[in-house]
Amino acid sequence: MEKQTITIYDVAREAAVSMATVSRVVNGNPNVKPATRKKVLEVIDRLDYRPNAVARGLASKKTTTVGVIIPDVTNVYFSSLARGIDDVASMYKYNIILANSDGNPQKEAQVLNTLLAKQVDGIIFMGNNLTDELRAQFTRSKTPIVLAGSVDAKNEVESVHVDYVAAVEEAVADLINHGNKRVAFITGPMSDPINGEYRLKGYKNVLAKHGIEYDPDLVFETDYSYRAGEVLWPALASAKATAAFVGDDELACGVLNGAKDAGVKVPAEFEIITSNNSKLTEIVRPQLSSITQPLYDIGAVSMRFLTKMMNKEDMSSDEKTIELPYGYIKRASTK
Amino acid sequence: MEKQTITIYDVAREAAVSMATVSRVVNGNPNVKPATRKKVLEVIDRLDYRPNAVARGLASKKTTTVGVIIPDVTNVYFSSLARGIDDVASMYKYNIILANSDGNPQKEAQVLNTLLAKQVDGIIFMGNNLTDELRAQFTRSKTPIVLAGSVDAKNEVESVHVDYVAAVEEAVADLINHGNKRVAFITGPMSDPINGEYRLKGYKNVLAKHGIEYDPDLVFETDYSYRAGEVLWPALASAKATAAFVGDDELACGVLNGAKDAGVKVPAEFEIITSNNSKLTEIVRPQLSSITQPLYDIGAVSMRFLTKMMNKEDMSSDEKTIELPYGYIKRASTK
DNA sequence: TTGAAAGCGCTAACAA
DNA sequence: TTGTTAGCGCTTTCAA
Repeated sequence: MEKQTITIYDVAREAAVSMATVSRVVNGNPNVKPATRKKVLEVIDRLDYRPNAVARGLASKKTTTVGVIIPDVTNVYFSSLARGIDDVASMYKYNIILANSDGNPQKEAQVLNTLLAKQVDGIIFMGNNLTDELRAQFTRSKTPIVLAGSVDAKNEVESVHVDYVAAVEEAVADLINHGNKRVAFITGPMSDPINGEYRLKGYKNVLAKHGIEYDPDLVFETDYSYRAGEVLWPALASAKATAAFVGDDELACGVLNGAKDAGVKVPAEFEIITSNNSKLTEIVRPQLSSITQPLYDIGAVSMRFLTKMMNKEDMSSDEKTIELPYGYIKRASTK
Repeated sequence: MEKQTITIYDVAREAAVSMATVSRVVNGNPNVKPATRKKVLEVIDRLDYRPNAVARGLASKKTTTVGVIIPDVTNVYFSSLARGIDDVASMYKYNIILANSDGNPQKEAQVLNTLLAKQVDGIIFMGNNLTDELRAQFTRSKTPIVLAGSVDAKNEVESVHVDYVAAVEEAVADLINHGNKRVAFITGPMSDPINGEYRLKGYKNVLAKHGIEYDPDLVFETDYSYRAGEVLWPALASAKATAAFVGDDELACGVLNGAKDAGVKVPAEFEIITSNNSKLTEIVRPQLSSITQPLYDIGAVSMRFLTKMMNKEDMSSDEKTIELPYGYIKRASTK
């Protein structure tokens, strides 16, 4: 395959300089006489020369590409993060190799391997559950890694996300202040520490603070899907829930529509607060009140964080985990 | 950065063979005595050797990575395609470098350049409008390229998508058969040939077939956003439209909610058909009738197509453009 | 079946 | 300021 024909050597010959000099002007090395630089640039332009990044990568041991492991691009939560990542990546002249893992530990491990084989300069990992094995692989490899919008329960790997505990506390407190004594807690798999650890803790915290006893019957562990929420109403009704905190927007839309279809008035008879403030929250009626997370920024900050690690910048002032501020937006699904 | 420490040379020494032999077993070359292979494999395992893909790429002139240019990962239409692409890519041992372009010709050209510099084996392009300049760059480069869910108005670049003309014809015919004489045509930028050329043609075709005169006042060119649709109702009302074909789901949700908020009964007083059958169509009420496009498959087929081109497989039986079947699903937004 | 050796296109000392 | 010269880690003839 005769893809790349002209090399740095051709340019050197044409410009009557050494390849070292060509390399210098290509890399913006100041130690080149302006006249020489001009001449070389002219030849580069004429020959339409384009440096071979693979050769460069081999010689310099830097590929200017980072690996991004994502459960599913199709999920807005993650694609928002990914967009933030890509934007600051290209700002710093990096490209991203994106790989879907479906949150499957086996795929994650396998993908990590090929990413390392491709000599990526760094890795951003998104995933619901960081297994011990993967964490071990991460620490073993010398490649810098940052978790975006994901947490490491053992807090060994750097990560950026919001304070899930506090966010849930605020949301549920709001619900309780509206007079709800029985607030349901609806999330995806508890194996994800964001749910099983942080959010649940926040939920229990507020309950305790308001002297309400924790009732496991009000905790609903499902998967992150519209359908799962839609069929939940009967269970919610029999648990006598009058409000719900929901950990995912699609799920929340399902809960909302399921309730509405059953003739329940939202928010008069049932209040809902969701978690990601995606477009969905504004498209359904009533629009959903939601915790807001700066997803794009989480991705962006993760990537920025990674560049620091890759450049071995001074990071003494940085914490291992960066917490970005969450917010709350009241819409029509709460009183 | 001491990322990769052990090389093929270390393995060779440890196994007391030449690096050529190690290379052979790594690459599954059959010309290796089973005993030798076993010995080498054992050393590879013990040393935890992982072939350096960059060096391999330089020597073999193959990187097993393909570039994917996408307007915005955050958009479900494109992320669905991307998911299909990545799945079959990994099936064929390729990785994808994903780059967002925002459909901006300048970014597209720039991204294409860095992709080529990185020696990708192929490129998949998604974009609303293939400029002449970009098409020229595509044809000039020797790298195989296919357009996914996008079209080349001049039909010079290979692509896979559905038959937009026929899809719109079917949708609008349905609306007309319900007695609608004034069907609005609402899409994104007409600069996208999918809208300005194919869909519009389909729209005009059915109108003509049913003896209805084409009225430019019924054509609404907006951008692909919920908000754009939401504010459209007054204009639709004054154009006396009683139904609408919409080219994008978010846009359609906006139109729907805008109409509902104005007290219009859907579908009794106004019918809507949208185009992408994304989750949104099932989340809004009434649920939206929609043309269905096999987005995931379009991505998957594009990638498969690309692998054929990259392997220089015999493609004499393949057309330059592959059309996948579209469908139609009736929901509650039409009579 | 195996090995020797010449690159792949570039960076990075080191000299000059 | 510029050039020479080793590599970077692997694939791939060509011989043996």
